[in-house]
Amino acid sequence: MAEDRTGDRSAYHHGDLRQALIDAGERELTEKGVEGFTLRGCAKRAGVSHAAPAHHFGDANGLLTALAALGFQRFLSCQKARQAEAASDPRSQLMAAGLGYVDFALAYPALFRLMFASSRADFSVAALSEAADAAFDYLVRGVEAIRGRDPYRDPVSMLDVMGTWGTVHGLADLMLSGRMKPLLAMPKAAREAALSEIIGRALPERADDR
Amino acid sequence: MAEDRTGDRSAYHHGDLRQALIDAGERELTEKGVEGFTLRGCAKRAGVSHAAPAHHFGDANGLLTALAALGFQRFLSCQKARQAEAASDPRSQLMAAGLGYVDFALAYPALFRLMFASSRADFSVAALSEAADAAFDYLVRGVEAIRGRDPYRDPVSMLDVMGTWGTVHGLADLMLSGRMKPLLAMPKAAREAALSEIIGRALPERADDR
DNA sequence: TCCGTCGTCTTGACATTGACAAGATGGAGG
DNA sequence: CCTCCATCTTGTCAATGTCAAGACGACGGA
Repeated sequence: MAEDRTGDRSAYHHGDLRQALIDAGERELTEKGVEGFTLRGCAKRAGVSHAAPAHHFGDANGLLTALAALGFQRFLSCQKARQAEAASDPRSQLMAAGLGYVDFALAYPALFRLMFASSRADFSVAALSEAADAAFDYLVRGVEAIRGRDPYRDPVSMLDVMGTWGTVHGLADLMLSGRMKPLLAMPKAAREAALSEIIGRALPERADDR
Repeated sequence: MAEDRTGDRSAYHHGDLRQALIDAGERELTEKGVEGFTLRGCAKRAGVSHAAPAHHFGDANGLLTALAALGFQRFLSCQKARQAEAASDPRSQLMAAGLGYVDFALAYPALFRLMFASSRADFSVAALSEAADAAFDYLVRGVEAIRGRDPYRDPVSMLDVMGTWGTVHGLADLMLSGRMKPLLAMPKAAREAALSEIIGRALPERADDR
């Protein structure tokens, strides 16, 4: 193992080809989308031979799986970034997470598609399943903070999780597809207000007072 | 033009290769998904040479575009099938359409992905854009029936359209992905009740009484 | 009835891609 | 200094999408 060294090691023994391929892979993904993604394109971007990626990721889906795992981490960051600017009450926090969810989808559409609508990322790989589970858990805890009950133990609260997730995910997915033109055409402030209004209907209220 | 004739015309001049390729394409799509779809595979299923499809659909995306258009028609059929079994009041009808939306996604997952999460279907083709617009229109009219206002002219009602669509779409998409395990694990009746509960929160109420 | 036209379908070819095998390179540890 | 072996390269093959050229045969006109 060559440890992490950033300098270009010229020619053989790149130094940190794994990370370089992930960076190249994300550019490839951003520019060509999941469906236009090629392993050889990534290798070219990283300046290595076409077969080099195999030694680090096995096959093309292996690299995509690593990218999806990275995506889930960034996904959570987007949610937390919104929450940092929001009021601290549980409901405002969950609402902010929802807006962050949409932020992520619009900022990284190809990554979003890879994570939620592709069969190429392999969720049986621990790094990915754990990242995805962490994102789900974060939502569950957000609902728990409002409901006061652990959704894993309280089926009614788990339905709130499903409802919140479904609503936010659907809005994000359709906006990313260019559908939802009325929403996309709005200026930012109005769009956020509209999203908040819609998401708010899906969020649970305080305790059991629904 | 050979008109429509169903008998096998043996060898050259298939008779209705276009339709045969659409049927073959749907099988290919069902078995391999959008990402595993190959034009040559479709040709083989239809019993013609690998280049035959080009004369009817141009390229691979052309066939996928035709399949997506067909998908949107079936999509509407699924919604109407549910509505035929539901109460006739506008709210029950829109709710039923939502359940039909989910039915479609679960029954034809590859088609759903092609229609909503792929860049391979070309929405600039009239046959597809019209089919997609018809499906959107159907939703708009469903909301209109509840609100009493034309969402195309009333922005507030259009937000109801977005909310309803987003919620139903998100639930369908996530269930199709195998996420939403708590929902998927439920027996059918309970699942439908849960879906109805969630969708109900997104649907508009009678007139302006929100 | 015969023949030419044109849409339909086939064969053949080529570039691209994913994947595999075998070999070259050079850092690390003995 | 020398060997090991992970890393990376080159070479190759099958599969695929697409294009070009030609074979086929239904149709309409003479």
